[in-house]
Amino acid sequence: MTNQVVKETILIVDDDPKIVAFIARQLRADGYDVKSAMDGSEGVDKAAEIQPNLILMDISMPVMDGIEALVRLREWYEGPIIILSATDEERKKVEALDKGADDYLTKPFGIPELLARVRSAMRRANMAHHSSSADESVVEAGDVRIDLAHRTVKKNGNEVSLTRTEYELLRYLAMNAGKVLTHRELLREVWGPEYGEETEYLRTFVKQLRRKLEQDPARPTLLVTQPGLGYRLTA
Amino acid sequence: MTNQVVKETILIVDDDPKIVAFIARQLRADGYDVKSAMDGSEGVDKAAEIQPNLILMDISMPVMDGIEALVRLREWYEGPIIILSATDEERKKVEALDKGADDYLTKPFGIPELLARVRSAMRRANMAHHSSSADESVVEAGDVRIDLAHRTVKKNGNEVSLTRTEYELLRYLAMNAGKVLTHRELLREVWGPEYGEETEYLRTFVKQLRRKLEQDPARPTLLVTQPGLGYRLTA
DNA sequence: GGCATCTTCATGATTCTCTCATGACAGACT
DNA sequence: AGTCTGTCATGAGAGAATCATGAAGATGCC
Repeated sequence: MTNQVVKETILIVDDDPKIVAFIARQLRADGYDVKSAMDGSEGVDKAAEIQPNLILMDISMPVMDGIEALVRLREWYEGPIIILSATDEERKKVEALDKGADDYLTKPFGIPELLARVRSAMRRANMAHHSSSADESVVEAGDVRIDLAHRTVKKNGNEVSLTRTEYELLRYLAMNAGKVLTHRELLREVWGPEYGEETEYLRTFVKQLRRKLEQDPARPTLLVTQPGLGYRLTA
Repeated sequence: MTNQVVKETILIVDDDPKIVAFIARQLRADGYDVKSAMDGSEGVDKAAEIQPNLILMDISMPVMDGIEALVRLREWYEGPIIILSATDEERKKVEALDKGADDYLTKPFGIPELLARVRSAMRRANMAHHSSSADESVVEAGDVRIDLAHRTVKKNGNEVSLTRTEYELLRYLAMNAGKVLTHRELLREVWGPEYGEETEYLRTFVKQLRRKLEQDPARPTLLVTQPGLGYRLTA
C-alpha cells in the first residue's frame, strides 16, 4: 500500500471510551482512518463534518439514542451504517435494520468478524456508490441553506422554522434540486405511497414554504411551478 | 484503418442487380462490409444468417414485398432499416416508416446523401445500444440540450420552459433524433394510442417548439418537416 | 383546554390545450 | 398558364384544466 492511497474514514459512535479505543486500534491497524463521537447528537454532527465512508454506531447511548441518530443520518447520509448492540437489545436491532442500518454486530464480537463486516459493507457501498450522484449534507438554493444533517434551514443566515411536513417537502425538493418532481412523486415521498392525487396538499405546503423562503412569495424564483407537472427547486 | 477494426456489415435487398452493384461499390469504398439479397424472402433469410448492422431495402420487389419483409424483420431485427423507394410510392413510404423503418431514400439519390443517412442511422443505433446499459439521460441536438432526468431543456445554456405536451413531443423527437417520425407515430406516442389523424395538433405544437428552440423559426434547421410524412429532429 | 399543525374547501387567477380561420406553397390536372 | 387540391404554417381565441390564496374545520400533542 503506497502513501498515495486515500484512506477510508470510519466514524465510531459509542459512549464507552474503552470500546471506542479498542475498535479504533483494530481498524487503524487495518489501514482505516478512524474518528469518534461520544453520543448520537455528536455523531450526527461529526458525520456531517467529516463525511465518513462508514459509520459504526452503538444502539443505546445518552443524549441521542442510536435509533434516532440513525434516522437523522439516513435523511442525507448514504454510506453504510453498522449498528453495535448488546445481546438484550434484539428488538432495537430489528428496528435499526428497518430504519436503514446496513448490518449489526452483537457485543461482544471478535475482531475478525468486525473487520469482515466492515470490508463487506465498504465493498457493497462502493458498488452502489458509482451509480448515485454526489451526496451533500448541505444544499444551497438562492439565499437559502438547507442543512440535511442538522435539520435546519437558513435564509440569509437567519434560521427559518419549518413544520415537519414543510421540512420533509423541502428536503425532498432539495435533494433533487434542479429536477422537476411530479405531484405524484412528491406526494408519495412526503405523505406516503398511498397518496398521489391530493395535489391540494402540495399547493398548501408549497405556498407555506414560499411564504417563509421566497423573497417575493407572489413571484417565486426558488420553488418554481411546472404547470401540469409538479414543482422544482432551482439549484 | 487497421485490419483489427471489425467492419460494419450492411445488407442490401433489391431486385435490380445494377442498383445493388452500384450501392455496394460506394459503401465498400466507405469501409463497410456489404452483402446482398435479390428479394424480400431472401433478404429476411440472409439477415438472420449474417446479422447485419444495417439493412438497405427496396420497397417494391418480387416474391416478397419490401413492406412484408420489413414486418418480418422487425419481429426480431433491432438494427436500422433504410427504405429505398421510387417517387411514385409515397403511400408505401409512410406505411414503411409506420411499420418500423428508420429512414427512407427516394430514387434516384446521390451518394453523399446515401452515406450521410447510413452514417446517421449507424450512429443512432450505437447510441441506443450504449445507453441501454448505462442510461445516458442527456440528448443534444444542435444548440439544444435536453436533460431527460431533470426534465429540463436548454438552448445555448439558457433554460427554456416548455409545457407538458411540448416537452413530451420534443422528448420523443430527441430520443429518435435523425429518424423520420410519422404523424401517426408522434400522435400515438405523445397524445395516446387512440390518436393518429389529428395532424393539426402536431402543427400547433411543432410551431411552438420551433418558436422556442429554433434560431429562425421561419426557417427550421432543427425540427424539419418531411412533407407528407412527418417530422424529424436533426442530430 | 390551548396550541400548533395538518386537512379540506371555496374563490378567483392563470395557463394550457384544442379548435378554427386564413394564407402560403407545391404538385396534379385541364 | 391557370385552376384545383392537399399539405403545412401561423395567429388568435374559447373552454377546460390547473394553480394560488385565504380561511375554516379537524386532528393531535403538551
